[in-house]
Amino acid sequence: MIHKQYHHGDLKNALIKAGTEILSEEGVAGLSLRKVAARAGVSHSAPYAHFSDKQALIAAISTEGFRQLNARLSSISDTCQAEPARLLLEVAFAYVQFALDSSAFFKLMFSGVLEKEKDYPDFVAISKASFQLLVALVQRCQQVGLIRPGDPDVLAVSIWSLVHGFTALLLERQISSHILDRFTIKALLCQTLNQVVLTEIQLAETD
Amino acid sequence: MIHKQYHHGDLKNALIKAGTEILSEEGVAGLSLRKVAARAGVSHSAPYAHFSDKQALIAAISTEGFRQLNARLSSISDTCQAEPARLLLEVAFAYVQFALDSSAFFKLMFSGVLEKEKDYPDFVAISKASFQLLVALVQRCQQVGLIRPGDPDVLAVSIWSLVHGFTALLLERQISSHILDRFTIKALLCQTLNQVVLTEIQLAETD
DNA sequence: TGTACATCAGTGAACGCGCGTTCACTGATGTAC
DNA sequence: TGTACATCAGTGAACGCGCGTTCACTGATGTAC
Repeated sequence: MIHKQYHHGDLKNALIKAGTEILSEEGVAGLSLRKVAARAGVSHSAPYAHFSDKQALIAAISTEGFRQLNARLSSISDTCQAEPARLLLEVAFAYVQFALDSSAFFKLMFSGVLEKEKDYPDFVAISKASFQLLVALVQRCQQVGLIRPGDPDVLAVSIWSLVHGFTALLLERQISSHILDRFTIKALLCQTLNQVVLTEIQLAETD
Repeated sequence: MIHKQYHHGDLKNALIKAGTEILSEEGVAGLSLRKVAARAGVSHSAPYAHFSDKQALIAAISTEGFRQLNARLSSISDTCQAEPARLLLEVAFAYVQFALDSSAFFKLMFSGVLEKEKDYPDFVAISKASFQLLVALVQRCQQVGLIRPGDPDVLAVSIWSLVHGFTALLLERQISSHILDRFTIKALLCQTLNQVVLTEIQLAETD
């Protein structure tokens, strides 16, 4: 497959990959169909064989973003054998880290660029899966008395709000440097999580 | 001032006003210098007499957004004589309401559309003022034992994160309708705030 | 195995569009004398 | 009060740009016989 072929073979995935690269290099504003096609080494009208329009490609890229986020979060859920308190902190921190090092992805996923989400079932499914991952974590925390009893869905919304808001404010540089100078991001996140938790989460020495 | 004049008189403010109107009707994506100029009844190059470029106009519109947000929040702080618990809920709810009924404003202010915020001192000042408003509220809550002791700046970050995250998720329709069907937004917000508070906030019957 | 043909996944020219910005200009205003 | 003139805040033509999308096309592939 070294020489150029007329038929690409897996252009659809190649376009998604090219799109995520452009996204991370130039941000949402730089993401155009024509650039994506060029990056995939294909004419600017080729994408229309695989995506009905630009929104459809954006939906696919957003979906890929959720896939990556979910992968990070569940790899921590799986490998981290620690007690739920630690797990909660680590999962939340992974969320923040994802937003920081894939910020264009994060903005694409959570800034309403995708207009009719309902039209893209893969997107809906994977973003629901993210939430379910959190609900499971909340339940585990409730079992050990870390989080107060109550509807896990509602509690998951609260915790997600907390972590998502912290992340969004951080990303938009709304948290004043006066505060960021005094604490590491992980320490701030830990203090923030301690607001909602029944027994205090301690930072590890390595944090 | 009925007939058209060559010199507008207050074009700068007229442009900001036209900009906020276009923003609310067509969203961030529809906000172009040319449309703003047309709406203000002026040629498309006239804005350059008042703003060095598009970013400068966006900065002015964002600043106006913060002005409106601050006005709403502080009018509640001022008129609401209730106890701090109630005040906290009402201020948070006003934040959510602002985001819902001025969603384009909210997105403009908090979605990184403005690129070099540091270049716009008015913008920096007013967004700091927003935060100070919240810090003062936190201190008042601490005085009556509603919020645990600790650095008010850090606690304000936590609470802002919580409310901002809830708002952002709501705005981006990330909170599943299954949950929204069962609770009003205010009830959900109240439950969320109760996570961070030492004595439970009650919804009023009228809520 | 060889051939005819339908199907699929590409190409590249063309469309019309709106955009930000610049520039030479001009009409209105205010000030100095 | 009248006039000359500098300054200011507009105008409108023009620039080049990249965009999403369409369309007639063509090269490659696979299948039926």
